[in-house]
Amino acid sequence: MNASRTARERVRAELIREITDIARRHLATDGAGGLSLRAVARDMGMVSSAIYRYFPSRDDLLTALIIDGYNAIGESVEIADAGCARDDFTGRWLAVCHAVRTWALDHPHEYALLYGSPVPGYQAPADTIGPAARDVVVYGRIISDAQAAGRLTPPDMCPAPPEVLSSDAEAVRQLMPGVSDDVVARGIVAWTGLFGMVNFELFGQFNNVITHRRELFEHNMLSLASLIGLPPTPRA
Amino acid sequence: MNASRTARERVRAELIREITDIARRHLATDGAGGLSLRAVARDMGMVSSAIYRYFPSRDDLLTALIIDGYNAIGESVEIADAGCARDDFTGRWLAVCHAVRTWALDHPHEYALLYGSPVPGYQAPADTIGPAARDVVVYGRIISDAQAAGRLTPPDMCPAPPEVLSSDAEAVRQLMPGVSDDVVARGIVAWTGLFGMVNFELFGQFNNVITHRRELFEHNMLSLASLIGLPPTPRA
DNA sequence: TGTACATCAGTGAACGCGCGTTCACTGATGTAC
DNA sequence: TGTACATCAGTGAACGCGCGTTCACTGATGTAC
Repeated sequence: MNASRTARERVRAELIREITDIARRHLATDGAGGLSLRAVARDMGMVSSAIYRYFPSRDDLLTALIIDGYNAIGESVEIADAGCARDDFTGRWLAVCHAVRTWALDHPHEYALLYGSPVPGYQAPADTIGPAARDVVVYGRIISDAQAAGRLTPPDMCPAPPEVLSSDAEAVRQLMPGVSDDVVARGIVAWTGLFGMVNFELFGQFNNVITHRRELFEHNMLSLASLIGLPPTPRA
Repeated sequence: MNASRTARERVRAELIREITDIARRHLATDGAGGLSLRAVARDMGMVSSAIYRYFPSRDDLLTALIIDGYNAIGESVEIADAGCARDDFTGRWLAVCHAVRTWALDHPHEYALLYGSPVPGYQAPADTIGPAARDVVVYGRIISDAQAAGRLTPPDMCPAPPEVLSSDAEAVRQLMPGVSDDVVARGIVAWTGLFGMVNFELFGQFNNVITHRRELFEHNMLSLASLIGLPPTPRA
Protein backbone atom coordinates (compact mmCIF):
# COMPACT_ATOMS: atom_id res chain seq x y z
CA MET A 1 0.00 0.00 0.00
CA ASN A 2 1.22 3.52 -0.75
CA ALA A 3 0.11 5.04 2.54
CA SER A 4 2.08 2.60 4.63
CA ARG A 5 5.11 2.92 2.43
CA THR A 6 5.18 6.61 2.99
CA ALA A 7 4.68 5.93 6.70
CA ARG A 8 7.99 4.10 6.77
CA GLU A 9 9.52 6.86 4.73
CA ARG A 10 8.19 9.50 7.03
CA VAL A 11 9.85 7.83 10.00
CA ARG A 12 13.01 7.68 8.01
CA ALA A 13 12.89 11.38 7.16
CA GLU A 14 12.17 12.16 10.80
CA LEU A 15 15.20 10.19 11.94
CA ILE A 16 17.43 11.89 9.40
CA ARG A 17 16.28 15.19 10.82
CA GLU A 18 17.02 14.01 14.35
CA ILE A 19 20.48 12.87 13.38
CA THR A 20 21.39 16.16 11.73
CA ASP A 21 19.97 18.07 14.71
CA ILE A 22 22.15 16.14 17.11
CA ALA A 23 25.12 16.48 14.80
CA ARG A 24 24.56 20.24 14.72
CA ARG A 25 24.66 20.25 18.49
CA HIS A 26 27.93 18.34 18.44
CA LEU A 27 29.37 20.83 16.00
CA ALA A 28 28.98 23.45 18.70
CA THR A 29 31.08 21.59 21.24
CA ASP A 30 33.66 19.77 19.15
CA GLY A 31 33.87 21.65 15.88
CA ALA A 32 33.61 20.20 12.43
CA GLY A 33 36.81 18.19 12.70
CA GLY A 34 35.57 16.52 15.87
CA LEU A 35 32.16 15.55 14.54
CA SER A 36 31.85 11.85 15.28
CA LEU A 37 29.30 9.36 14.03
CA ARG A 38 29.72 7.28 17.18
CA ALA A 39 28.96 10.23 19.43
CA VAL A 40 25.89 11.10 17.38
CA ALA A 41 24.75 7.49 17.54
CA ARG A 42 25.16 7.46 21.31
CA ASP A 43 22.97 10.53 21.62
CA MET A 44 20.42 8.91 19.36
CA GLY A 45 20.34 5.89 21.63
CA MET A 46 21.47 3.79 18.72
CA VAL A 47 24.42 1.56 18.15
CA SER A 48 27.01 3.32 16.01
CA SER A 49 26.62 1.10 12.97
CA ALA A 50 22.93 1.97 12.73
CA ILE A 51 23.78 5.47 11.55
CA TYR A 52 25.01 3.91 8.32
CA ARG A 53 21.40 3.19 7.42
CA TYR A 54 21.00 6.97 7.07
CA PHE A 55 24.39 8.36 6.07
CA PRO A 56 26.89 6.27 4.15
CA SER A 57 29.83 8.05 5.82
CA ARG A 58 30.87 10.81 8.15
CA ASP A 59 31.54 13.13 5.24
CA ASP A 60 28.01 12.72 3.94
CA LEU A 61 26.70 13.81 7.30
CA LEU A 62 28.96 16.85 7.14
CA THR A 63 27.68 17.62 3.67
CA ALA A 64 24.11 17.50 4.91
CA LEU A 65 24.99 19.94 7.68
CA ILE A 66 26.65 22.29 5.22
CA ILE A 67 23.71 22.25 2.85
CA ASP A 68 21.28 22.83 5.71
CA GLY A 69 23.47 25.68 6.93
CA TYR A 70 23.62 27.44 3.58
CA ASN A 71 19.89 27.09 3.24
CA ALA A 72 19.28 28.44 6.72
CA ILE A 73 21.43 31.54 6.33
CA GLY A 74 20.12 32.00 2.80
CA GLU A 75 16.57 31.81 3.96
CA SER A 76 17.06 34.29 6.76
CA VAL A 77 18.70 36.68 4.31
CA GLU A 78 15.77 36.25 1.93
CA ILE A 79 13.28 36.96 4.71
CA ALA A 80 15.19 40.04 5.85
CA ASP A 81 15.25 41.42 2.34
CA ALA A 82 11.59 40.63 1.78
CA GLY A 83 10.67 42.67 4.87
CA CYS A 84 11.87 45.91 3.29
CA ALA A 85 10.26 48.28 0.84
CA ARG A 86 11.48 47.25 -2.61
CA ASP A 87 12.85 50.70 -3.38
CA ASP A 88 14.66 51.14 -0.06
CA PHE A 89 17.91 49.74 -1.37
CA THR A 90 20.08 50.83 1.49
CA GLY A 91 17.54 49.44 3.94
CA ARG A 92 17.58 46.13 2.09
CA TRP A 93 21.38 46.02 2.16
CA LEU A 94 21.43 46.77 5.88
CA ALA A 95 18.75 44.16 6.52
CA VAL A 96 20.80 41.57 4.68
CA CYS A 97 23.91 42.53 6.64
CA HIS A 98 22.14 42.20 9.95
CA ALA A 99 20.59 38.92 8.89
CA VAL A 100 24.00 37.48 8.11
CA ARG A 101 25.50 38.78 11.34
CA THR A 102 22.61 37.65 13.51
CA TRP A 103 22.52 34.21 11.99
CA ALA A 104 26.28 33.91 12.46
CA LEU A 105 26.08 34.92 16.12
CA ASP A 106 23.20 32.52 16.68
CA HIS A 107 24.93 29.63 14.93
CA PRO A 108 28.62 30.31 15.31
CA HIS A 109 29.83 26.81 14.57
CA GLU A 110 27.62 26.33 11.58
CA TYR A 111 28.78 29.69 10.31
CA ALA A 112 32.38 28.61 10.82
CA LEU A 113 31.63 25.50 8.83
CA LEU A 114 30.37 27.59 5.91
CA TYR A 115 32.65 30.62 5.97
CA GLY A 116 35.56 29.68 8.23
CA SER A 117 38.61 27.53 7.68
CA PRO A 118 37.95 24.49 5.51
CA VAL A 119 37.61 21.16 7.30
CA PRO A 120 40.86 19.27 6.71
CA GLY A 121 40.39 16.24 4.49
CA TYR A 122 36.87 17.21 3.51
CA GLN A 123 35.98 18.12 -0.05
CA ALA A 124 32.55 19.68 -0.54
CA PRO A 125 30.58 17.96 -3.30
CA ALA A 126 28.82 19.82 -6.09
CA ASP A 127 25.39 19.80 -4.47
CA THR A 128 26.51 22.42 -1.97
CA ILE A 129 26.98 25.01 -4.72
CA GLY A 130 23.34 25.92 -5.19
CA PRO A 131 22.47 26.47 -1.54
CA ALA A 132 25.79 28.27 -1.04
CA ALA A 133 24.66 30.97 -3.42
CA ARG A 134 21.30 31.72 -1.85
CA ASP A 135 22.48 34.67 0.22
CA VAL A 136 24.58 36.25 -2.49
CA VAL A 137 21.71 35.94 -4.96
CA VAL A 138 19.65 38.21 -2.74
CA TYR A 139 22.52 40.65 -2.52
CA GLY A 140 23.00 40.70 -6.27
CA ARG A 141 19.35 41.49 -6.77
CA ILE A 142 19.57 44.49 -4.48
CA ILE A 143 22.45 45.96 -6.46
CA SER A 144 20.75 45.16 -9.70
CA ASP A 145 17.46 46.71 -8.60
CA ALA A 146 19.18 49.84 -7.36
CA GLN A 147 21.02 50.17 -10.63
CA ALA A 148 17.83 49.71 -12.63
CA ALA A 149 16.11 52.35 -10.51
CA GLY A 150 18.93 54.78 -11.15
CA ARG A 151 19.70 55.02 -7.45
CA LEU A 152 23.25 53.77 -7.70
CA THR A 153 25.76 56.61 -7.78
CA PRO A 154 29.20 55.34 -6.80
CA PRO A 155 31.73 57.87 -5.61
CA ASP A 156 34.15 58.60 -8.40
CA MET A 157 37.42 58.99 -6.60
CA CYS A 158 38.75 55.55 -7.31
CA PRO A 159 40.10 54.13 -10.54
CA ALA A 160 38.18 51.86 -12.88
CA PRO A 161 38.98 48.16 -12.63
CA PRO A 162 41.72 46.96 -14.97
CA GLU A 163 40.75 45.37 -18.27
CA VAL A 164 41.94 41.93 -17.15
CA LEU A 165 39.08 41.70 -14.67
CA SER A 166 36.35 42.01 -17.26
CA SER A 167 35.83 38.23 -17.66
CA ASP A 168 35.52 37.76 -13.91
CA ALA A 169 33.14 40.72 -13.78
CA GLU A 170 31.10 39.11 -16.50
CA ALA A 171 30.74 35.96 -14.40
CA VAL A 172 29.69 37.86 -11.29
CA ARG A 173 27.28 39.93 -13.36
CA GLN A 174 25.09 36.83 -13.59
CA LEU A 175 24.08 37.76 -10.08
CA MET A 176 23.61 41.46 -10.70
CA PRO A 177 22.62 42.04 -14.30
CA GLY A 178 22.97 45.45 -15.82
CA VAL A 179 25.78 46.90 -13.77
CA SER A 180 29.21 48.03 -14.90
CA ASP A 181 32.47 46.25 -14.15
CA ASP A 182 33.23 49.02 -11.71
CA VAL A 183 30.04 48.39 -9.76
CA VAL A 184 30.68 44.65 -9.79
CA ALA A 185 34.09 45.23 -8.25
CA ARG A 186 32.72 47.52 -5.57
CA GLY A 187 29.97 45.03 -4.97
CA ILE A 188 32.57 42.41 -4.19
CA VAL A 189 34.37 44.76 -1.83
CA ALA A 190 31.19 45.36 0.13
CA TRP A 191 30.18 41.71 0.22
CA THR A 192 33.59 40.49 1.37
CA GLY A 193 33.72 43.43 3.76
CA LEU A 194 30.49 42.27 5.35
CA PHE A 195 31.91 38.83 5.97
CA GLY A 196 35.21 40.30 7.08
CA MET A 197 33.42 42.19 9.85
CA VAL A 198 31.41 39.16 10.89
CA ASN A 199 34.52 36.98 10.93
CA PHE A 200 36.47 39.41 13.06
CA GLU A 201 33.66 39.63 15.56
CA LEU A 202 32.98 35.91 15.64
CA PHE A 203 36.53 34.64 15.53
CA GLY A 204 37.68 36.85 18.36
CA GLN A 205 39.68 39.63 16.72
CA PHE A 206 37.51 42.26 18.42
CA ASN A 207 37.97 40.77 21.88
CA ASN A 208 39.10 43.35 24.44
CA VAL A 209 38.88 46.08 21.83
CA ILE A 210 35.38 46.63 20.49
CA THR A 211 32.40 46.59 22.80
CA HIS A 212 29.57 48.15 20.80
CA ARG A 213 29.71 45.60 18.09
CA ARG A 214 26.28 45.91 16.62
CA GLU A 215 26.58 49.67 16.33
CA LEU A 216 30.03 49.50 14.78
CA PHE A 217 28.81 46.84 12.42
CA GLU A 218 25.85 48.88 11.27
CA HIS A 219 27.92 51.99 10.84
CA ASN A 220 30.53 50.11 8.84
CA MET A 221 27.91 48.52 6.64
CA LEU A 222 26.65 52.02 5.88
CA SER A 223 30.17 53.02 4.89
CA LEU A 224 30.29 50.06 2.54
CA ALA A 225 26.87 51.01 1.19
CA SER A 226 28.22 54.41 0.29
CA LEU A 227 31.18 52.75 -1.41
CA ILE A 228 28.84 50.75 -3.61
CA GLY A 229 26.93 53.89 -4.38
CA LEU A 230 23.72 53.22 -2.47
CA PRO A 231 21.93 56.24 -0.99
CA PRO A 232 23.53 57.32 2.32
CA THR A 233 20.62 56.40 4.59
CA PRO A 234 17.78 53.90 4.48
CA ARG A 235 14.21 55.18 4.24
CA ALA A 236 12.88 55.93 7.73
CA MET B 1 80.94 26.30 33.18
CA ASN B 2 78.78 28.85 31.45
CA ALA B 3 79.79 27.98 27.90
CA SER B 4 78.77 24.35 28.25
CA ARG B 5 75.56 25.29 29.96
CA THR B 6 74.58 27.40 27.02
CA ALA B 7 75.64 24.53 24.77
CA ARG B 8 72.96 22.33 26.32
CA GLU B 9 70.54 25.20 26.07
CA ARG B 10 71.38 25.75 22.46
CA VAL B 11 70.58 22.15 21.66
CA ARG B 12 67.35 22.56 23.52
CA ALA B 13 66.40 25.68 21.57
CA GLU B 14 67.28 23.92 18.36
CA LEU B 15 65.03 20.98 19.22
CA ILE B 16 62.16 23.28 20.11
CA ARG B 17 62.57 24.87 16.71
CA GLU B 18 62.57 21.45 15.06
CA ILE B 19 59.45 20.41 16.89
CA THR B 20 57.54 23.54 15.93
CA ASP B 21 58.72 23.19 12.32
CA ILE B 22 57.41 19.66 12.14
CA ALA B 23 54.20 20.68 13.87
CA ARG B 24 53.74 23.43 11.30
CA ARG B 25 54.07 20.84 8.58
CA HIS B 26 51.43 18.71 10.27
CA LEU B 27 49.13 21.70 10.49
CA ALA B 28 49.12 21.75 6.71
CA THR B 29 47.85 18.20 6.35
CA ASP B 30 45.62 17.70 9.37
CA GLY B 31 44.59 21.16 10.47
CA ALA B 32 44.84 22.57 13.95
CA GLY B 33 42.31 20.19 15.44
CA GLY B 34 44.28 17.21 14.19
CA LEU B 35 47.66 18.36 15.44
CA SER B 36 49.01 15.42 17.40
CA LEU B 37 51.97 15.24 19.73
CA ARG B 38 52.44 11.59 18.95
CA ALA B 39 52.65 12.24 15.22
CA VAL B 40 55.14 15.04 15.77
CA ALA B 41 57.20 12.78 18.01
CA ARG B 42 57.22 10.08 15.35
CA ASP B 43 58.57 12.54 12.79
CA MET B 44 61.19 13.66 15.27
CA GLY B 45 62.29 10.06 15.71
CA MET B 46 61.43 10.33 19.36
CA VAL B 47 59.13 8.43 21.60
CA SER B 48 55.94 10.40 22.23
CA SER B 49 56.56 11.08 25.88
CA ALA B 50 59.87 12.80 25.10
CA ILE B 51 58.00 15.75 23.63
CA TYR B 52 56.86 16.59 27.13
CA ARG B 53 60.42 17.68 27.92
CA TYR B 54 59.76 20.57 25.54
CA PHE B 55 56.08 21.30 25.66
CA PRO B 56 53.99 20.54 28.73
CA SER B 57 50.89 19.81 26.62
CA ARG B 58 49.43 19.83 23.17
CA ASP B 59 47.86 23.23 23.75
CA ASP B 60 51.22 24.76 24.61
CA LEU B 61 52.58 23.57 21.30
CA LEU B 62 49.59 25.14 19.56
CA THR B 63 50.23 28.38 21.40
CA ALA B 64 53.84 28.38 20.22
CA LEU B 65 52.65 27.92 16.64
CA ILE B 66 50.19 30.76 17.00
CA ILE B 67 52.77 33.14 18.42
CA ASP B 68 55.26 32.22 15.70
CA GLY B 69 52.56 32.74 13.11
CA TYR B 70 51.59 36.20 14.33
CA ASN B 71 55.23 37.17 14.43
CA ALA B 72 55.82 35.85 10.93
CA ILE B 73 52.92 37.68 9.33
CA GLY B 74 53.66 40.75 11.42
CA GLU B 75 57.26 40.76 10.33
CA SER B 76 56.43 40.40 6.67
CA VAL B 77 53.97 43.28 6.98
CA GLU B 78 56.65 45.39 8.66
CA ILE B 79 59.13 44.62 5.92
CA ALA B 80 56.63 45.43 3.21
CA ASP B 81 55.84 48.77 4.80
CA ALA B 82 59.49 49.58 5.34
CA GLY B 83 60.16 49.10 1.63
CA CYS B 84 57.99 52.06 0.67
CA ALA B 85 58.66 55.78 0.63
CA ARG B 86 57.38 57.13 3.95
CA ASP B 87 55.08 59.63 2.33
CA ASP B 88 53.59 57.20 -0.19
CA PHE B 89 50.70 56.29 2.08
CA THR B 90 48.64 54.49 -0.51
CA GLY B 91 51.68 52.56 -1.60
CA ARG B 92 52.34 51.54 2.00
CA TRP B 93 48.74 50.41 2.42
CA LEU B 94 48.90 48.38 -0.76
CA ALA B 95 52.21 46.85 0.26
CA VAL B 96 50.70 45.81 3.59
CA CYS B 97 47.69 44.31 1.85
CA HIS B 98 49.83 42.30 -0.51
CA ALA B 99 52.07 41.18 2.34
CA VAL B 100 49.07 39.83 4.24
CA ARG B 101 47.64 38.11 1.19
CA THR B 102 50.95 36.65 0.08
CA TRP B 103 51.77 35.34 3.53
CA ALA B 104 48.30 33.84 3.79
CA LEU B 105 48.61 32.08 0.43
CA ASP B 106 52.06 30.82 1.35
CA HIS B 107 50.99 29.59 4.79
CA PRO B 108 47.28 28.83 4.44
CA HIS B 109 46.96 26.63 7.49
CA GLU B 110 48.89 28.91 9.76
CA TYR B 111 46.76 31.77 8.49
CA ALA B 112 43.64 29.75 9.25
CA LEU B 113 44.97 29.18 12.74
CA LEU B 114 45.31 32.91 13.28
CA TYR B 115 42.35 34.34 11.39
CA GLY B 116 40.05 31.41 10.73
CA SER B 117 37.62 29.52 12.92
CA PRO B 118 38.80 29.10 16.50
CA VAL B 119 40.18 25.69 17.44
CA PRO B 120 37.49 23.94 19.51
CA GLY B 121 38.51 23.52 23.11
CA TYR B 122 41.52 25.78 22.79
CA GLN B 123 41.76 29.07 24.63
CA ALA B 124 44.59 31.37 23.56
CA PRO B 125 46.63 32.59 26.53
CA ALA B 126 47.55 36.23 27.09
CA ASP B 127 51.01 36.02 25.56
CA THR B 128 49.51 35.79 22.10
CA ILE B 129 48.11 39.31 22.35
CA GLY B 130 51.32 41.21 21.72
CA PRO B 131 52.40 39.32 18.59
CA ALA B 132 48.80 39.34 17.35
CA ALA B 133 48.92 43.11 17.10
CA ARG B 134 52.14 43.43 15.10
CA ASP B 135 50.44 43.71 11.73
CA VAL B 136 47.72 46.09 12.81
CA VAL B 137 50.28 48.33 14.50
CA VAL B 138 51.90 48.89 11.13
CA TYR B 139 48.53 49.65 9.62
CA GLY B 140 47.68 52.13 12.34
CA ARG B 141 50.92 53.98 11.76
CA ILE B 142 50.16 54.39 8.07
CA ILE B 143 46.80 55.97 8.82
CA SER B 144 48.29 58.10 11.53
CA ASP B 145 51.16 59.27 9.33
CA ALA B 146 48.81 60.10 6.47
CA GLN B 147 46.62 62.08 8.81
CA ALA B 148 49.58 63.97 10.23
CA ALA B 149 50.77 64.78 6.71
CA GLY B 150 47.35 66.13 5.79
CA ARG B 151 46.97 63.55 3.06
CA LEU B 152 43.85 61.95 4.46
CA THR B 153 40.69 63.25 2.84
CA PRO B 154 37.82 60.80 3.35
CA PRO B 155 34.86 61.04 1.04
CA ASP B 156 32.07 62.84 2.79
CA MET B 157 29.02 60.98 1.57
CA CYS B 158 28.53 58.79 4.60
CA PRO B 159 27.27 59.70 8.04
CA ALA B 160 29.49 60.24 11.10
CA PRO B 161 29.68 57.33 13.52
CA PRO B 162 27.12 57.39 16.33
CA GLU B 163 28.12 58.81 19.70
CA VAL B 164 28.01 55.41 21.38
CA LEU B 165 31.09 54.30 19.44
CA SER B 166 33.35 57.02 20.82
CA SER B 167 34.78 54.85 23.60
CA ASP B 168 35.60 52.05 21.21
CA ALA B 169 37.12 54.58 18.83
CA GLU B 170 39.23 55.90 21.67
CA ALA B 171 40.60 52.40 22.26
CA VAL B 172 41.44 51.86 18.63
CA ARG B 173 43.01 55.31 18.44
CA GLN B 174 45.89 53.94 20.48
CA LEU B 175 47.00 52.43 17.21
CA MET B 176 46.42 55.49 15.07
CA PRO B 177 46.82 58.61 17.17
CA GLY B 178 45.43 61.88 15.99
CA VAL B 179 42.57 60.71 13.81
CA SER B 180 38.86 61.38 14.21
CA ASP B 181 36.28 58.80 15.24
CA ASP B 182 35.10 58.82 11.67
CA VAL B 183 38.52 57.89 10.34
CA VAL B 184 38.88 55.21 13.00
CA ALA B 185 35.62 53.64 11.85
CA ARG B 186 36.63 53.72 8.19
CA GLY B 187 39.98 52.37 9.19
CA ILE B 188 38.26 49.36 10.69
CA VAL B 189 36.17 48.86 7.56
CA ALA B 190 39.27 48.77 5.41
CA TRP B 191 41.21 46.48 7.74
CA THR B 192 38.38 43.97 8.08
CA GLY B 193 37.73 44.32 4.36
CA LEU B 194 41.31 43.29 3.66
CA PHE B 195 40.91 40.14 5.72
CA GLY B 196 37.48 39.52 4.26
CA MET B 197 38.98 39.37 0.79
CA VAL B 198 41.83 37.13 1.89
CA ASN B 199 39.42 34.81 3.68
CA PHE B 200 37.14 34.51 0.67
CA GLU B 201 40.05 33.68 -1.57
CA LEU B 202 41.69 31.27 0.84
CA PHE B 203 38.59 29.55 2.16
CA GLY B 204 37.22 28.81 -1.28
CA GLN B 205 34.39 31.31 -1.77
CA PHE B 206 35.96 32.51 -5.02
CA ASN B 207 36.28 29.01 -6.46
CA ASN B 208 34.81 28.73 -9.95
CA VAL B 209 34.02 32.43 -9.94
CA ILE B 210 37.09 34.62 -9.75
CA THR B 211 40.20 33.79 -11.71
CA HIS B 212 42.30 36.97 -11.64
CA ARG B 213 42.55 37.05 -7.90
CA ARG B 214 45.60 39.16 -7.41
CA GLU B 215 44.31 41.83 -9.74
CA LEU B 216 40.86 41.88 -8.14
CA PHE B 217 42.48 42.01 -4.74
CA GLU B 218 44.66 44.95 -5.63
CA HIS B 219 41.81 46.81 -7.21
CA ASN B 220 39.59 46.23 -4.22
CA MET B 221 42.27 47.33 -1.82
CA LEU B 222 42.49 50.56 -3.80
CA SER B 223 38.74 50.99 -3.38
CA LEU B 224 39.15 50.57 0.35
CA ALA B 225 42.04 53.03 0.32
CA SER B 226 39.75 55.61 -1.21
CA LEU B 227 37.17 54.86 1.46
CA ILE B 228 39.72 55.61 4.18
CA GLY B 229 40.63 58.80 2.37
CA LEU B 230 44.07 57.87 1.12
CA PRO B 231 45.14 59.38 -2.21
CA PRO B 232 43.67 57.45 -5.16
CA THR B 233 46.95 56.05 -6.50
CA PRO B 234 50.32 55.15 -5.04
CA ARG B 235 53.37 57.12 -6.15
CA ALA B 236 54.82 55.59 -9.27
C1' DT C 1 -8.65 -11.68 4.91
C1' DG C 2 -4.53 -14.84 5.30
C1' DT C 3 -0.30 -16.50 4.23
C1' DA C 4 4.63 -16.60 2.11
C1' DC C 5 8.03 -13.80 1.00
C1' DA C 6 10.98 -9.60 0.60
C1' DT C 7 12.59 -5.48 2.45
C1' DC C 8 14.34 -2.73 5.88
C1' DA C 9 16.02 -1.03 10.78
C1' DG C 10 18.73 -1.89 14.25
C1' DT C 11 22.13 -5.06 17.02
C1' DG C 12 26.53 -6.50 18.73
C1' DA C 13 30.98 -7.93 17.98
C1' DA C 14 35.04 -7.12 15.78
C1' DC C 15 39.13 -4.94 13.00
C1' DG C 16 42.73 -1.86 13.21
C1' DC C 17 43.82 2.37 14.29
C1' DG C 18 45.06 6.75 16.83
C1' DC C 19 45.21 9.85 20.77
C1' DG C 20 47.16 12.66 25.41
C1' DT C 21 49.34 11.92 29.38
C1' DT C 22 51.81 9.57 33.38
C1' DC C 23 55.52 7.08 35.42
C1' DA C 24 59.57 4.56 36.79
C1' DC C 25 63.71 3.92 34.47
C1' DT C 26 68.55 4.32 32.16
C1' DG C 27 72.42 6.97 30.53
C1' DA C 28 74.54 10.88 29.25
C1' DT C 29 75.85 15.59 30.19
C1' DG C 30 77.11 19.15 33.23
C1' DT C 31 78.65 21.09 38.17
C1' DA C 32 81.17 21.68 42.53
C1' DC C 33 84.76 20.64 45.28
C1' DT D 1 92.78 17.48 36.86
C1' DG D 2 89.68 13.89 39.08
C1' DT D 3 85.95 12.36 41.39
C1' DA D 4 81.02 12.36 43.50
C1' DC D 5 76.87 14.11 42.73
C1' DA D 6 72.91 16.48 40.44
C1' DT D 7 70.52 17.59 36.48
C1' DC D 8 68.52 16.62 32.32
C1' DA D 9 67.03 13.96 27.81
C1' DG D 10 65.02 10.27 26.20
C1' DT D 11 62.92 5.31 26.73
C1' DG D 12 59.28 1.99 26.93
C1' DA D 13 55.32 0.36 28.93
C1' DA D 14 50.96 1.35 30.41
C1' DC D 15 46.17 3.66 31.33
C1' DG D 16 41.95 4.67 29.48
C1' DC D 17 39.89 6.50 25.92
C1' DG D 18 37.76 7.39 21.20
C1' DC D 19 37.29 6.77 16.26
C1' DG D 20 35.17 4.99 11.20
C1' DT D 21 33.68 1.15 9.06
C1' DT D 22 32.35 -3.82 8.06
C1' DC D 23 29.68 -7.87 8.71
C1' DA D 24 26.60 -11.59 9.88
C1' DC D 25 22.54 -11.54 12.47
C1' DT D 26 17.56 -10.92 14.40
C1' DG D 27 13.00 -9.05 14.22
C1' DA D 28 9.81 -6.12 12.68
C1' DT D 29 7.32 -3.92 8.93
C1' DG D 30 5.47 -3.94 4.43
C1' DT D 31 3.99 -6.41 -0.27
C1' DA D 32 1.85 -9.67 -3.52
C1' DC D 33 -1.07 -13.19 -4.35
